[in-house]
Amino acid sequence: MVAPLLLNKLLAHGDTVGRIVEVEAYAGFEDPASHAFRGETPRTAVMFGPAGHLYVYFTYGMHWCANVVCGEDGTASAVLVRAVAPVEGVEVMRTRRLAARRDRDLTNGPAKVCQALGLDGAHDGADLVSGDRGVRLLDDGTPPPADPGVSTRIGISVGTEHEWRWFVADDPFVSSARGVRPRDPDGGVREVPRAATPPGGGPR
DNA sequence: CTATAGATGCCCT
DNA sequence: GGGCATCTATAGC
Repeated sequence: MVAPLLLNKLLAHGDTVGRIVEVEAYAGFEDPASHAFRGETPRTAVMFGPAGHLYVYFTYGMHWCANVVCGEDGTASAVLVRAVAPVEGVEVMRTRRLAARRDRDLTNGPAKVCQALGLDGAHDGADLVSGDRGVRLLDDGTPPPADPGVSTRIGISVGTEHEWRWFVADDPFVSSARGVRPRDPDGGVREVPRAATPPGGGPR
């Protein structure tokens, strides 16, 4: 699985940049939760193309979500970017996400990421390496976490047995993830989606 | 903090 | 027409 390797990479669009802190893998033909499970359609065409492009889809009548296509040509594997931590352009993100009352709400969900970074259907199929539409996937040298948090995926009704969600443990921008099963309750859960707030909070 | 309901439009059967 | 890879406001603890 290459999905957890995307953790701590940067997703950049224009003046806004976010560090990827939460992802989910979707495995095409083998995965009933994937949009590509039933084969190629106009909507899913990009996923069947080469890796390194962006698959952007529209859902729930109002939200855009973005994926990094990562399979070989024809395999339709994709990684959903579920959350990023703002790195640059926070002021711009605030103007795009007026509903966000706290900064953590700017980018702690897949549709929030697209709204904050200004991504929509116009970016479906964009090349993340050449940056042909202004969207790039960058590496600033920060390695992926050695021991990322793992859980089942969020918001799906099939394929729920796979623990194909990875996140940077303890990062405040990881989504709240209600109704998600952490890894192996009895076999040693390494991380839970949320770090418990220590008594007394942080510094003062 | 948790839980719930409603918004809203496209895709595919 | 059914079902969404979601988010927000609101209510209650």
